Amino acid sequence: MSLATTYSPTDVEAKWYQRWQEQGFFKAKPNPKKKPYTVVIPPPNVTGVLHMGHMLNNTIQDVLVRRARMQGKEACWVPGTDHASIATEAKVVALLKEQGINKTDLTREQFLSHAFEWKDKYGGIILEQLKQLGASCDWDRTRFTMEPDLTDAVLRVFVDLYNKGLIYRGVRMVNWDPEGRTAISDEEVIAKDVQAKMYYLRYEIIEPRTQNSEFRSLETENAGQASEFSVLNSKFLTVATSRPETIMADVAVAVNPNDPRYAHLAGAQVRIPLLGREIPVIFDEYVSVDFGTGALKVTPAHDLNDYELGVKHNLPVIDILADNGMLNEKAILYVGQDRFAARKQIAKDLQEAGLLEKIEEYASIVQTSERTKAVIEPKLSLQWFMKMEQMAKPALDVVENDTVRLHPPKFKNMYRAWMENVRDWCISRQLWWGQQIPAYYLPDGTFVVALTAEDALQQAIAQTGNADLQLSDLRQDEDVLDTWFSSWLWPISVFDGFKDPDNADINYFYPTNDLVTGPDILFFWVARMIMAGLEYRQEVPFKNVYLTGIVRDAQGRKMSKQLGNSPDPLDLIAQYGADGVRTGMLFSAPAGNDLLYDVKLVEQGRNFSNKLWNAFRLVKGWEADAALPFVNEKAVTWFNAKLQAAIVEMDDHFEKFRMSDALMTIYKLVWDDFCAQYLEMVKPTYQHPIDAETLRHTTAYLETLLKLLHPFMPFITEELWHELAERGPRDYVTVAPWPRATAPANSAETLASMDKALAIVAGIRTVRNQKNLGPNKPLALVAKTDDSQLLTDYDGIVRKLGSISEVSFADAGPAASVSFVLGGSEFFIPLEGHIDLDAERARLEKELEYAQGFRDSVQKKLGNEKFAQNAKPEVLEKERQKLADAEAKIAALEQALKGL
RNA sequence: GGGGGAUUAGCUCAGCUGGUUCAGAGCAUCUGCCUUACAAGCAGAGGGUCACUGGUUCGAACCCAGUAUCCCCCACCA
Repeated sequence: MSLATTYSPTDVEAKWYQRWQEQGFFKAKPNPKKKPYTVVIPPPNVTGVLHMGHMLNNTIQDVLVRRARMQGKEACWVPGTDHASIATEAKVVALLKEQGINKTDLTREQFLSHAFEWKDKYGGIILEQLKQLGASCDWDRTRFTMEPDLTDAVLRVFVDLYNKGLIYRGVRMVNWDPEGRTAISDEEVIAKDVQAKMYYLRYEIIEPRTQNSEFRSLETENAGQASEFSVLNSKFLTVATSRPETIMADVAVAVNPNDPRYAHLAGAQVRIPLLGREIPVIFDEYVSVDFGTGALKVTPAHDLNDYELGVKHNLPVIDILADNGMLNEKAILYVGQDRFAARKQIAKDLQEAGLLEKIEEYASIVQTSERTKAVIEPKLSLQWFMKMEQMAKPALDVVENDTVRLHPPKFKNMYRAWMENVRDWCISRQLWWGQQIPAYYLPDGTFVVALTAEDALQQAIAQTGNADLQLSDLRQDEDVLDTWFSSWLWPISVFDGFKDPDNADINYFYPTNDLVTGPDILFFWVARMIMAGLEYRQEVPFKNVYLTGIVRDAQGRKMSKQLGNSPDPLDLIAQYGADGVRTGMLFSAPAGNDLLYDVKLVEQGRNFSNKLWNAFRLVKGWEADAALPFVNEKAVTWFNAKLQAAIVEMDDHFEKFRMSDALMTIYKLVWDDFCAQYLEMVKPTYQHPIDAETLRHTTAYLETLLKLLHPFMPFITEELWHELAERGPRDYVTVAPWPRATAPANSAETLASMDKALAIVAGIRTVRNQKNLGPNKPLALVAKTDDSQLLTDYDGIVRKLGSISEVSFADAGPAASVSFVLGGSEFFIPLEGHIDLDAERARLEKELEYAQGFRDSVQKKLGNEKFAQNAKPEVLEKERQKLADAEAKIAALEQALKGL
């Protein structure tokens, strides 16, 4: 035989992927005779490269899609990429900077042409990488969230929601990313724990109502300076803040009206330290008496609560921060300095001016940008928002009532909490890479919203009554829309469901079936897709959401470039084969659980490929001889029973989205039952032919196993499918029918009997191990049993697997023999010269003792009257059976001991 | 601060409605084997107070309460 002893995947994988494409197996089109099965890919960033998270996610999708295809469904997996506005724009800006070009020096058009250049160069690399993984996407359907058709969808939806009153423009406190210089949504903000400092600043009191007040601020920690402070404290109001650089934007100091320490300050003014501006002391219940000093500086431009306080008390807003996080001219002091530099400097200056009472360490949180990692500044700004409440309600209902099922279901809680507290979505971004907002401003300052500039002009004319308005009089909004404002339409827009809502594709493929994604974008994306689906199709976008975990390293750390603990997926594929990597990832990845990646997993996957390869090699090498009788009926019947049970089990696992368990089922069936047991049972002696009937069954079994494995290991199964037999031009395992479980007659008996026979074999092998006899030394077996039929039926198997040369029955074992007990039967292996009687006796006594203890406990249980009264009849019956078995075993063991 | 989840073998995890699937799986470990498909392998073995403390029950890994530890999500006390 010329086949190599190890499987080498590289050439095989390239070959089959190409042939699948040539055959068009992944192409899907509406077919009324078949049920659709649709998955839309979570579109990766267009300029991204494949990482381990993608590998896991896309492997799962491919397993689902390939199985559905084999089940005869019209399987449609739509691939594509996301323009990822803020991330991509940041990349392009950085790249241009390297070339000495500043974004600010470019026009919008110039910048976009650079961006598209970048996109054309790197865009879609990730899709090519997915092919190496084996992803069976319909590549003809590849979409890009910023391509014309999808942009059209975005604009239509924007206009529609605006007309429905669900989109509005307004001044609100938003999350400002000074790095990306754009507003971002609440969901894009990550809270981070930090060790910050609390600065206690002295605001000079200008008009205290009573002169000789006895109020004191908080005790100072520094006793040595206490006397000095007590004087000062009578003239100053101490305010605690973590952001001293914002004092230039202060418009008041607030205290609680019920705080006796500050009651006398009614009507007072205080002076902002260093700056000197006078601001009022205001009273509001909002202020906590027991936090800080009980006095709060009010800075409406740079804090949401302060903003609300400001509105309530009719205070002005002074915004001292520029878009890039530097202090602007309104700050008067520290203009042009970054806010963090200014903070250091002002602390120093305050200290020198004697206006800084103390600095305390303070555990706090800062809000950071998910994309740029920059510290977020709350900023009052004019943005576009989408009202969420109205859409959230039905989107919550469909998850609550399981129209959309989350796997695992624990995510339902998370989903509910978010949907019940959803806030309006800030959808405008001060970027260029994205869909420009279709709002057009008129010379009079009003605006219209329309799909095209021409429509806008018509509207503007109608609105103003000014027929002389020209296109050039309109100015389109500079901002673009949040990336998620295109992604949320993905399951509809990829089938052109907005432009052409009644087309054949959308009618057939929508709603999709399963969505596979990470829980980190449950709100960003999944929830919003559900909203869009219900709003625009009156139907959920998918029925199941499979939430993967995060891929971590073996120590449980997140994979990151800094740590260098993330393997290159393509290297892994080259080294272990795509099949090995796919199975490796799935071995240990229950839904919702993080995957602790270890190279051992992909090794195990590769080893499994190799095991399968060698099983094939063995079968392929057999020569059939039609003249030989069929001697393997027991083995054949047994394996069929195993196989059918495994199919049922796999289907059940798939039904419940337990992918790892489904894989483990077929893994054990192949490795343990097929290779370790079945093939060993039927294997002919070396260079001897096999009977035709056995070969026929074995080949058929192997084919079925290849089908069951194919979703997990598409490449090797296709290779072996074609190696195993001559195939017709369209006969590929990729499109072979998924095996349907049948229920073989007497399956339970078949399995139970073989278990008993294999237990005898295991007993023999244990003796071989204990006595250090090789695996092939022929031994005799003597049985003392009431069930001689079993041994007669399975005679061939016991002889073959146990290397037993003769089997006989007797009432007592030969003197010099080793024995073992199974159930009520005793088995002896005569072994002259290998017997240590004392050791044998000790071993049997130990076993006897255990059996007696077991019997006693069962007896006790059965003797308990309450148990007898309350337990279900079948439970009682089982207990009685346990007792009988134990007693039989005890009797056999006692016999064995006597015989020694 | 609010909410959710977890804790079972060295590791990663199953264990559905309380009782033979009840203490499991894979990997790892140990022992012996290069036995003509496979050493990327074969045969066998060991390993757990089911986090802790109580309770309910004839019976608890499973139900209840409390404790501890860990993880996740949400959150505007300066």
